[in-house]
Amino acid sequence: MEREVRVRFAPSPTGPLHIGGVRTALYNYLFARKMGGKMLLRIEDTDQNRFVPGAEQYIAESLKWCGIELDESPWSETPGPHAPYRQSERKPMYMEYAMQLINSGHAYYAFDTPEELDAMRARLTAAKVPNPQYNSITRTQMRNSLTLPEDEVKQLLDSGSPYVIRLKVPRKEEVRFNDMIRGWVVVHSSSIDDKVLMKSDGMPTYHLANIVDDHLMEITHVIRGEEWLPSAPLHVLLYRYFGWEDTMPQFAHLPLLLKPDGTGKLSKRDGDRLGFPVFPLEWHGTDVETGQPTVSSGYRESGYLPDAFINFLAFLGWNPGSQQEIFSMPELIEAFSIERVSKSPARFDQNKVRWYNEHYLRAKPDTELAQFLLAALQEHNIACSAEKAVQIVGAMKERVTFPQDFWREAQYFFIAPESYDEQVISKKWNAATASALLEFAQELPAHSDTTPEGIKTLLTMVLERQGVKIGQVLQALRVVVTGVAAGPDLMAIMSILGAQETAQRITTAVERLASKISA
RNA sequence: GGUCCGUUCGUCUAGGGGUUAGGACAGUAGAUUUUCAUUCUACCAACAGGGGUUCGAUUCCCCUACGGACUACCA
Repeated sequence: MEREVRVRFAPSPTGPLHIGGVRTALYNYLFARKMGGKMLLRIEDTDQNRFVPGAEQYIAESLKWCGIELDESPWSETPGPHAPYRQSERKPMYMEYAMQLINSGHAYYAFDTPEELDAMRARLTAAKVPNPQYNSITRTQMRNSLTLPEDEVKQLLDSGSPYVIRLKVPRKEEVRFNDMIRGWVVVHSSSIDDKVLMKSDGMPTYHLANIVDDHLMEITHVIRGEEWLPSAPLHVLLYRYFGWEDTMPQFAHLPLLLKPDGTGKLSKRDGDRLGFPVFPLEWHGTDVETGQPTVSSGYRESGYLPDAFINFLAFLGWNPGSQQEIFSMPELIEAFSIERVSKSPARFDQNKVRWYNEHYLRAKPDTELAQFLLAALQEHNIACSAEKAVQIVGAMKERVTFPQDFWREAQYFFIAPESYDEQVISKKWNAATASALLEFAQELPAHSDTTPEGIKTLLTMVLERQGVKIGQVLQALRVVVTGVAAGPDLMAIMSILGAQETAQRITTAVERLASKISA
């Protein structure tokens, strides 16, 4: 019988989730939904030293913002069939499994102190050993249950001496697995070291906990970052020694996300260095060295729409094979397949995310966009009707990238200009223009038709009477009304502003600019 | 150093033994627009190098170069 597809996203709560992690979660989610399976989240918090308060909530909030839904997680209202979903809460069960390996001869106790380990590595390095590690050769010279007499081991254990449990990796054996993205990967066991399975603090390492939990949680596909590829053979060995090979999940190692500049994988530090977010949400942390509070910017706070962010992220390392660029989440699910994930790493493209954002912003109905403007206006204590806000965003939407641009670039709809674009004034302001515009302003309030067309009719009429061409005064009129040289259709602006306000602004400006008239 | 992974326009990528090597973003130019933008059109621009295999290789194989990941009682 076909097993139900079950995938997991397994972050550790050591800080904010960065976009690479979000992409991993996204691909897991798309795959699960596409296959009609389940998506679960497990918190990998086996390293108590690296625990960061707030990180777990951050992960939850990030995924929620992205629209990545979880079928099973530590935050579900109902516990879920494999609860708990935090490894720290599963602690008691790991030792049992480690013992299973000890009993079957695939693992052993090691009593070496950190100093002894360092000394061993130093010795091997000095001897120019190509690959210094705790392995089938070196373990014969270390203090472990393989070299020590049985009664001494027992005595050490009984006396509570600190110890770890290590995997006994075979000396020469080929370990292979078929990666869904990379095909067959073959590694010789001699290059794998005797990894620690249980730490001296009684917690399992990632390697043990990961395999035990994936097995218990009936995970069918492990989709994770490429940084895990080197340890995948070790995991295969673990499945084998536990006798779980027949239900071992299929692996898919995702290509890395690279820094936009230079080389290397994108790291948490790159964000502020490059002036664009690497985190989905803003993060308030502390600098590890100075202890000072730090703020890292997030896509959400920067004005990115979740749909745009997700669409962009999905295309970083995957493509549908068609020429379609715009995909909603349901469309992504429909089109997604692991086979179409590329092998090579992808670099960030800030222009592309912006483009996606502009696209998604323009696709939104004006009534929805108006909410962004209305919210900003409320912050500034400016009253505005919903209808007016809809009109304004309708006029502005073709020229903004972020929702906050509406307020930033449309302030003149609410606040009369205090200054006027210098360049336009010095070029276009003259006596003829001033008198024509003044006449226009005088007649405007009595003009009945204040639609953009109606206003244009009046303006044309006045200008004809004055013998001035429209092209000569329009830029000046725009600056006089808005203060700036760029913006949407001027007739629409004046229409939204209303006849009174427009006329007022023109008269004020004519007075203020009297001295600027060039002869 | 060792092990593993990768390499098509500036970027994200399609393609695949015979193609004018396609698209998108960015860039440039033009058209539209009373401004800026939008929109439209055009242009620019790539198979890392060397060997094989083959009638033919960007595509398959090998080597080199370059890049990256991993190499902890971190995940």
